[in-house]
Amino acid sequence: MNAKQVLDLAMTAYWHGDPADVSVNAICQMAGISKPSLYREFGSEDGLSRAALDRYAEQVLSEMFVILHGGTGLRQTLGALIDFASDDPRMETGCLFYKMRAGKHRLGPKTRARVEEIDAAGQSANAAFLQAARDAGDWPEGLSVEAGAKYLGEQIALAITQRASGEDPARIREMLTLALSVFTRP
Amino acid sequence: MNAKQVLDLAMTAYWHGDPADVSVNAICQMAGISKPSLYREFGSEDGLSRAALDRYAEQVLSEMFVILHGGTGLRQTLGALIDFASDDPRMETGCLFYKMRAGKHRLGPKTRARVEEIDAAGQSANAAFLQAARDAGDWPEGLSVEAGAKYLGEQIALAITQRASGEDPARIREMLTLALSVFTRP
DNA sequence: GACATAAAATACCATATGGTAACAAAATGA
DNA sequence: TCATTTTGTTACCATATGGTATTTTATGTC
Repeated sequence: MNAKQVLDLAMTAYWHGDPADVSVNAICQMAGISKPSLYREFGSEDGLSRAALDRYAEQVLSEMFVILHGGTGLRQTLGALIDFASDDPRMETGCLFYKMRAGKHRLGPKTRARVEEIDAAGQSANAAFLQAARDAGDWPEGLSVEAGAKYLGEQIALAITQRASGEDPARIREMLTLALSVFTRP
Repeated sequence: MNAKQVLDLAMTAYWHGDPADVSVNAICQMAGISKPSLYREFGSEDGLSRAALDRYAEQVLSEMFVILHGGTGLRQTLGALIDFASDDPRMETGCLFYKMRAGKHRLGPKTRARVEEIDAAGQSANAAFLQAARDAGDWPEGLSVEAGAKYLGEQIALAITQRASGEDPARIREMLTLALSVFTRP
């Protein structure tokens, strides 16, 4: 089993379960490699989890950025985000990034730094998206773009986190649609 | 230090930090008692955390139920909930119940059962409150009471969880107000 | 004071964690 | 072919966890 396979396995393990509950030992066992092998490849648990997060970001998180940068208008982009969060099968077990962010204090310094970077990037992407909508005149009164960006991000995080806890996707969609309806008020 | 003092200390420790990161050893050390003493009083870690949650429920969570059962109308009750979640100093370090619910899988069976009981009770209280508003004619079209109840609960949980992560209360209030504005649409 | 009894503390157990030193095997260079 | 470097494994370390058997300390009773 080569390094990338191990990384994929670790990413999936962190992603499917709770990152804090997946030990280095367990990953070695699953991968069928020894601990020193893993440590020579990734340096530390922090290094491994950071690498797993990086891989996750470029492999699945990127899709969310694509949606946001699509530039297909407020309603359409919000709809795509709702679809992704509520029904994309990849989000069935939640999102590794949100899981790590929720348990930030348990992460090593490198992984935590990456989480914060991604968080900031997500917020910027949200803000850019909403700013474009505002520039197009499609915006409710009395709401700052920054607050809206954070709100949008948190609502999506909430929806995906609920997916991980087995909530009914239809119900999640209903709630997320309700939450995001504030952007498209008549 | 008597049993109730120990329980208060444990509750506060669980509440202030992350329940999963507070060990039995740490509680004994803080309380200045020995481990067997604690085990004689509470049986197990599960027993202790359940007792702490019970105490928390009757001591602070009850306040939320009081607000919900106030019967002071939709807007006013929502305002009180927003005040409580955004600005009550007791919620500055988050809510023990929400913290435990977020890490449900780490809890012992008794504590987990209590968490689920409280969760169900909260949802019922939300539903009863919203049903009353609906009966009073104050209700947006096309939204079921059940979905609204769950939505309301999740939004408050989100707001209080953000308090725990040090978010600016004014920003939290802004977002929670935005989220709950769906109930009072013109 | 002597003795039985309840309470508390010390010291321990099994287990799991992240991490590493010592060592064997295989590939790689000359 | 031999030396060297890389790769991997076994076996271990220090630490922390939840939980307990055993011993000490206090307490009440005769």
